Amino acid sequence: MIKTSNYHHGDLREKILQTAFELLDNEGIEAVGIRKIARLLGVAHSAPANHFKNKQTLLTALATESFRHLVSKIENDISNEADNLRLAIHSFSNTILEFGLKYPNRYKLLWRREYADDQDTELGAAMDDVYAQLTHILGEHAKNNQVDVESQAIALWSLLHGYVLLRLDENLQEGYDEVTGIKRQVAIIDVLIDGIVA
Amino acid sequence: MIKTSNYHHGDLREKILQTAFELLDNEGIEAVGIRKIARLLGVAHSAPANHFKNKQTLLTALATESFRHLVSKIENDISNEADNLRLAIHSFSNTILEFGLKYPNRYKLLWRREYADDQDTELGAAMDDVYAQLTHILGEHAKNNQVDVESQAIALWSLLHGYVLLRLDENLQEGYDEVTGIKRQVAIIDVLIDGIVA
DNA sequence: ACCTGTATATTGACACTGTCAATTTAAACA
DNA sequence: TGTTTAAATTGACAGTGTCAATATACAGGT
Repeated sequence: MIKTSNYHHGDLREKILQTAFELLDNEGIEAVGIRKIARLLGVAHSAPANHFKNKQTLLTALATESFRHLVSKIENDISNEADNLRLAIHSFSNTILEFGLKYPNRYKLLWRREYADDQDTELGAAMDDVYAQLTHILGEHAKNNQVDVESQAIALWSLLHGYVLLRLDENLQEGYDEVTGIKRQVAIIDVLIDGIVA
Repeated sequence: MIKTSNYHHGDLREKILQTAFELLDNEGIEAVGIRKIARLLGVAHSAPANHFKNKQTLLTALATESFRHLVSKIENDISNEADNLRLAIHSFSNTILEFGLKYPNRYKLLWRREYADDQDTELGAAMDDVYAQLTHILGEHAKNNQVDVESQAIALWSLLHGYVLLRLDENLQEGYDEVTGIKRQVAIIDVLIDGIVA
């Protein structure tokens, strides 16, 4: 089908999201701009306004979709190791690390409240799903032990989040544990697990 | 002394930094703007250009000063607990946490390379000082044990960095360990220490 | 086929932003 | 006193997000 006019573009909303993701991945959060996207799509500077009320709405859509992507990855990867605590923690951690290192700017967008609308219920629900997975994993193990699972969950979450962001902001480089020879990103999780299963 | 004219303001550079810190602390990194600062100081929109080549230069100055502030806090606080590993780790951690929670936007600025100029040597040196303190603390202890101190250092650093950022971005709230009753931010460090001293 | 309502795209304006170039002013120095 | 130099001013340019008014095209009912 040949496009005869730009009016009623048809799938402009989808094209906007696609271009926005490309800008986000290739040039960073700040590079995602309404007018720039419109220009790239050969459409008037105000055309996107029909589909996204403002910039925040657009970024919220990007964040929500990214969260859902991440949650489904976690759910898939964990399914095989659900019965072994150590393996389950490593699986969860691996999924987060892989996602963060593969999509640096999506990962940053996920957790920076200044960009997305934190009142958005869909976004909030997708965020909660990540944390729910985490407490579920740890909860299975700690039923008998007299420990607060929340502290362990927050410790692991903080460790992963911090490591990913330090890597993404290039405050830290890829590396290997000098003694065991395993990847640093795995080694630091082992340090924490020793504290959990001890 | 009464100011007779705005030409050769005298301490404009200092005033700019001061106003920039106020904007940073009260309204966030994005709120720090050349023209806005000039307007607040009652000076022409291009006056700051004589003292800071561009916005990045200004933000780099803010980051460098903040780093030095943090480093000196760490050095002061650690001096009393240098001989006990557990206490030393808690002291270091406490300093980072306190700084981050007290100056959220300064903390964010410190680690986000997209704002400050990461080629700046003064900034780089101040950053390295933080990490040097950390490895020094852990290095004292691990001399005998067959472990890679770097992995422990990065684990602790990641944990602290992640926790602070989760708190600052309001992805996490202040809380207490349900079992021990101590502050969550202390409890998660204990989880990790159990893995280190085990 | 025709009118009408609605969704969508366009144009134009407004107030911002950072950065640059040309100019003016004041102080410092010889 | 005259000249150089540092520091502030003005003006312009290309961008940005957002809003209001307008134009276009499609869908549904008559």
